[in-house]
Amino acid sequence: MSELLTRSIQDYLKHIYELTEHGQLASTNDLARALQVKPASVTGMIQKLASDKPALVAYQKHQGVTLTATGKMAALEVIRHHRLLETWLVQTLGYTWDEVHEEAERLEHVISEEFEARIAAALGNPTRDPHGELIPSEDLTMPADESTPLASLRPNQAASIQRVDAQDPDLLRYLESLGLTPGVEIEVTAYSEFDHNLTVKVGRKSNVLGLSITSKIFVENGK
Amino acid sequence: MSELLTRSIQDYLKHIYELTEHGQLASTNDLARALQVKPASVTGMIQKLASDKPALVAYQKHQGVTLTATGKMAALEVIRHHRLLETWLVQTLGYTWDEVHEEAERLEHVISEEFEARIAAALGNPTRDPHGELIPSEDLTMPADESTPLASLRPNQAASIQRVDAQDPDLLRYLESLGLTPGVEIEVTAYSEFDHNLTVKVGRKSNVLGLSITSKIFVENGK
DNA sequence: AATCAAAATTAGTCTTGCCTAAATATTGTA
DNA sequence: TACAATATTTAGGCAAGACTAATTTTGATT
Repeated sequence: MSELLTRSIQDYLKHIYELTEHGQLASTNDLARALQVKPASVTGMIQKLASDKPALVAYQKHQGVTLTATGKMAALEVIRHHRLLETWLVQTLGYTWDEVHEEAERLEHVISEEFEARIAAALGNPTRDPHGELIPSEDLTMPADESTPLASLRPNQAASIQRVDAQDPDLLRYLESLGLTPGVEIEVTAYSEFDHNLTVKVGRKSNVLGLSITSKIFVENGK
Repeated sequence: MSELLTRSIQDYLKHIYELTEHGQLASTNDLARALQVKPASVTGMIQKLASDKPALVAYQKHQGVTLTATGKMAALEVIRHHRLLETWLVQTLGYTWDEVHEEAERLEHVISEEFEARIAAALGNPTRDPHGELIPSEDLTMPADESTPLASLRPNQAASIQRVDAQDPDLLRYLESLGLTPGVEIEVTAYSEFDHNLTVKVGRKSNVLGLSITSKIFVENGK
């Protein structure tokens, strides 16, 4: 019984990982929103995962959940699958970064370890996916992320884009049209303290970006 | 409701297609064996598929089932996925023909039409998979198969192997070790009418093959 | 401390797809 | 033509994972 991670369980673990990545507890409501499911369903599943042996999540009523070590490994496995698949869809089948999420979402649950190993090798064991997200290593360790949100930069600070934390195809296409993709060098030239808009220079063009965008772009090596 | 073909339904349709490919009716028992499920479960599913609107199977109690036009399209779609996937696993990820079945079996249910189109294009729209099985065309037509079982050949008849109707990895590796793979030219040099063994020459080697093997190898262009 | 809204949980249902056991139908053979 | 063997169907259940409605807990505010 302890060895069967259903698709549904894998999805729960993946989203709990993402919601607790920085030490928080994941709330029932947040999980319900992420999983597109009603809160009551989340409570039910959470309780099952907590009472599994070995437990996959640690849970106290009304307090939220986190992953156990076992649950975290399982989550990282799914995330590794997802990010390798995205990378591979882009590199070998010509998908664009706005098209890969949904496909990877379905494939991530069904590929074998053999398949994972083969695409990882074929891609040269990449460490980031097409959005710049870090790919958990083969031993299921998540590499450290040094980046900060673009939103935290202020005028005269320069940086390079590391990753874009978004899946919405429309948003991704918009960002691409502005040249805001991983690896690109940018510089902040203005900040509006009322709406938190940033003016960001990419190459010779500048754009004013709202917080809902600047909080999803992560940069590094600012100066 | 009529648009949701679950994994389980796809498997039923695929196996019904295979069991009825040459005009037969598929029996409850045969289906149960193919699907690794109890006969009672087959009856239940069959009845549901027959009463769907539009019906996916045609069914009369105690008589067995066949596919309706709708069911046949759905089955061919799954089979096209499977065979394209097998081809692509072999050609781009270095899988061998004995390793692909299981992986394709899981992937076939989750890939998008977009994905199907991309791998078909990347492979140059192949018409046969690594076992030589015909791949349904994009418009869901199964090409005509002209081949006959190797078992039907007699001494002094030569032919070329078109396809091998087997998934068992051990058997596939064995056949490969004998050089009995699609495209290979063979010649029958002896027949034993009691056990139906055939002696088959491949290149400069000969092997005696039993009916359980010769009935799974299909050849063409005998003379 | 009392109140109240938001968040979470419980209780009870539903659907899908499988199972076993028991009943019934069909078939082949004597 | 009848009976045994085989096939099929019915009946009743179970597990997963979702839902709705009702209830409880929490915690923020007075």
